[in-house]
Amino acid sequence: MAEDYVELIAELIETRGEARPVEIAERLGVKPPTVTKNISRLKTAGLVRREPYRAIFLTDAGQDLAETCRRRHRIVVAFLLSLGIDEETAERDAEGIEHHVSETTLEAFEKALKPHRRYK
Amino acid sequence: MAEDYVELIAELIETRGEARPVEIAERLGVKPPTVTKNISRLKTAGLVRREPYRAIFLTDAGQDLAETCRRRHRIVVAFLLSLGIDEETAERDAEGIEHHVSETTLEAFEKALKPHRRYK
DNA sequence: TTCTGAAATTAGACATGGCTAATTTATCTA
DNA sequence: TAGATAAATTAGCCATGTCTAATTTCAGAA
Ligand SMILES: [Mn+2]
Ligand SMILES: [Mn+2]
Ligand SMILES: [Mn+2]
Ligand SMILES: [Mn+2]
Repeated sequence: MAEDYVELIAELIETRGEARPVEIAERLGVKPPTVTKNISRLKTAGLVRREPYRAIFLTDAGQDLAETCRRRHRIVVAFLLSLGIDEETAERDAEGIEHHVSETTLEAFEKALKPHRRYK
Repeated sequence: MAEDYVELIAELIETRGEARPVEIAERLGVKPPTVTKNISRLKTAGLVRREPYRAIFLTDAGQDLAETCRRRHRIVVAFLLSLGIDEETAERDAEGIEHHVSETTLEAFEKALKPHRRYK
């Protein structure tokens, strides 16, 4: 859970300027109260900083985790695309797969990808 | 959850002759009461047939699901191995990845695998 | 500057999947 | 065949993640 949240929060801050619960809820396909509860767990976990009714920020730890997750996400998607899988399926499958890929496997994906040079 | 259980039950029946909670618990790394509870859920779901204190059997639906899962598992592991990943990592990662791989992606894995002909 | 509508939170419920401690059952051995 | 022991179950707890309904807060329009 934490991984998808920090990943999305980082992306929202980058593209929207700020991360708001309502947006997070839409993107993750859950309801706002779920987001509120989960954000408060992320805060307890030291990944997020925020005051009630305000936008959400990542702590340094949160930013590190977000970076790690976004890299994994990028690599997994790129790898699936390189196998000829359509974008929608690649995105959907990657969203689950990314949480189960060890660094070893990730490196193997990167390596298999290198010849193509078609990712970020 | 159901997928890992039926997959394992099928395997135990095949290799051990029967599937027992104590064995399932060991293999899945959980405690026996957890297995009891989950098996009863599988029974409710119509995947498993059994009487208390006896071995566990798969219903037809359970066998179908097990077959589907075992195929996916096989393909994912074979695919990871074909990328040069070591067996232990391949097994571990596949155990998670298998639950997030669409049929489309699975077929892409199979296709990428074909030239090698190194899987069951 | 006040008010109103959207956003956010709180409260409380539910499902899933894990645990320990205590108890029951089945089986194997003496 | 009677116990002892290992397996299984029950009871009850906890954490996670989801929801709906009700309430509170904030910010922009009047
Ligand atoms: Mn994800
Ligand atoms: Mn992702
Ligand atoms: Mn699995
Ligand atoms: Mn498996």
